Amino acid sequence: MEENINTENQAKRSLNFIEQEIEKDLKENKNSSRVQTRFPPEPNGYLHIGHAKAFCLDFGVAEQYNGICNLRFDDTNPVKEDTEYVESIMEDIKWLGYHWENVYYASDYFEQLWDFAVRLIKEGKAYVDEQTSEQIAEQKGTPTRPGVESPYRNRPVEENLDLFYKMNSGEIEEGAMVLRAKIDMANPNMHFRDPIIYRIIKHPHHRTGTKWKAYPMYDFAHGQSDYFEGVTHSLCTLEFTVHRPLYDYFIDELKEGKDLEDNRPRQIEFNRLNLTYTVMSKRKLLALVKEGLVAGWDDPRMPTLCGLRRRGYTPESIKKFISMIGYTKFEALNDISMLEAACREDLNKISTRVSAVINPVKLVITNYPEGQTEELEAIDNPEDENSKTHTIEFSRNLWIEREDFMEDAPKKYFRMTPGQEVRLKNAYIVKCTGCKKDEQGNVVEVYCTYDPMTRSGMPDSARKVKGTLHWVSCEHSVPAEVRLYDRLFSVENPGEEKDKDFRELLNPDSLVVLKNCYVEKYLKEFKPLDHLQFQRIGYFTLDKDSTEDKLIFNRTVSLKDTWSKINK
RNA sequence: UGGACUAUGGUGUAAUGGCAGCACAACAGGUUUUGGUUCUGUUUGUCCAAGUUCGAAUCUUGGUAGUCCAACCA
Repeated sequence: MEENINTENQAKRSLNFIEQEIEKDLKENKNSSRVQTRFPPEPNGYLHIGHAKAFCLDFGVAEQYNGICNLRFDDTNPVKEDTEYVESIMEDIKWLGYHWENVYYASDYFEQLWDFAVRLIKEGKAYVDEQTSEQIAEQKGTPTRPGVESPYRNRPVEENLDLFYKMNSGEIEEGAMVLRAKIDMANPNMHFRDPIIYRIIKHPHHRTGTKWKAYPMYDFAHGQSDYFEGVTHSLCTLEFTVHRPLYDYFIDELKEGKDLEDNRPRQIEFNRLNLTYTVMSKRKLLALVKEGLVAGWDDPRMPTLCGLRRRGYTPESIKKFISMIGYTKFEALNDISMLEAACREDLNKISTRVSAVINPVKLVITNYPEGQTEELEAIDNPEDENSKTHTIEFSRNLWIEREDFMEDAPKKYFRMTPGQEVRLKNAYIVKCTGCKKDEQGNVVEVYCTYDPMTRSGMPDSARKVKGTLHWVSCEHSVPAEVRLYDRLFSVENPGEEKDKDFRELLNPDSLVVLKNCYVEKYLKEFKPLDHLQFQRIGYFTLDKDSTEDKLIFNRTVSLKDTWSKINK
């Protein structure tokens, strides 16, 4: 009995600190034991895997505690935002398999936020400041020195109201005035030193057009939006920890004691995702796209979700990775090999095994009749019990990997070398007899003889041979282009090199295009984003730019160390 | 003498006062018609110092180190 309980406990994943906090709140009947979260991206760029960490949590805990999760676009800065981003964000969330209860926009609340601001002005808790941003910054003080009060701080309420309306009517220039909350210029928390809550922006908004000229700042929009929607747990990354007192302050003001104290959203912070060799900053990713340093947001080297998708990463592998790294309050740097491992685990289960020769040399089977062709059977995926099979053509002239032949081979070399037997995958055992070289000494053809009794399935095929080679028939194969991707950045932690321009950290070899490749005909039947495993090379995905006569493959991830080991 | 937050193998994370475990990585071996997969094994850890306690990764105090905060960004 006791053992049963123990195994049950072990099988149950231990709760992360956020889930523990939520369960505590549920136990204390906070928010009537309701759980509601939100994923609040700003529509100013494409979602990357760091966002996936955030929304897997937002949608995940909502589902786990029978609550709901809304998608809310934090669109309070029209200069940077666009509907293109709104659409891509929704597409990427759906791709990961999550669904939102409602789609909201911070701009839905502009009216309510305005009224709240007006109320604060009337209560003497906000004022219009006409100083320049430099003056305001100067007065703010430093973390070690208290700030000083603005000369406009004690302006009469009527004047404040009049100017605030003018800020929104278009008659005041951008930058000429801001609305500030009157709190405490000496507070050790910088965010309490009379934070700016409204500024003038004349750039049209992607949803509200030119209706508004004064826009609320993040701190004056986010918490209130959570409160308006009935969010119970507002999960965000660690850098917002210092904002939390202000988040609570504005909600306190907004509530006016109308609600019970335990009926309010609560902000909980977790560590953001950092990946080795990867830049996650939206600003830098935007620069990569804008400056043409990558082909677009969905360039397969990008850490964006659409980039990973095009590269061949599956939603399952990304979710697996997110669950592997967990949520803590420690500023971690996650090794990209964990993401790759999660991806291999999934792709190994689902991808079709096919042959591709990416650095070809011709192999001639000298005792195989010229002009003869055989059809052989190849299993699609040995990891799948119910796997189908497909047909591959065999003939006298084959392409094999150049690396699979060596004239003077070391002892542990189990591939093709004169006098040694190897198996051709799904076909015959052959014995290498020699090679032909050009004047420079480069191998141009390799020769072997085959044993007709060793065809796969025949009795003699049970003979043990050390090496197995992949191959394609020259006559029956299809030319292809293969893109091998490496890390976009050459340093392990590009985020740490703060004094350097991130462009200098780019890896010039991050994309290698191999044009002289051959793949089996079967691959013509595949569609973009189908998952393939090239025998002994890695996992690949057919690119969206492929055409009927030009197949392009993106390497999703290498087989576990194989390719680099073989080519050492 | 600013404040807030954090510290467990190489990396990421469990253990919530009671045998420091898992994953990734690395290494060694078995199976294998992929040098893949799979299976087995090995190596490596509680930042430091005091205290409380029968017992401390966990609680207390003091150090040390790191992250964040001085945008009319979010």
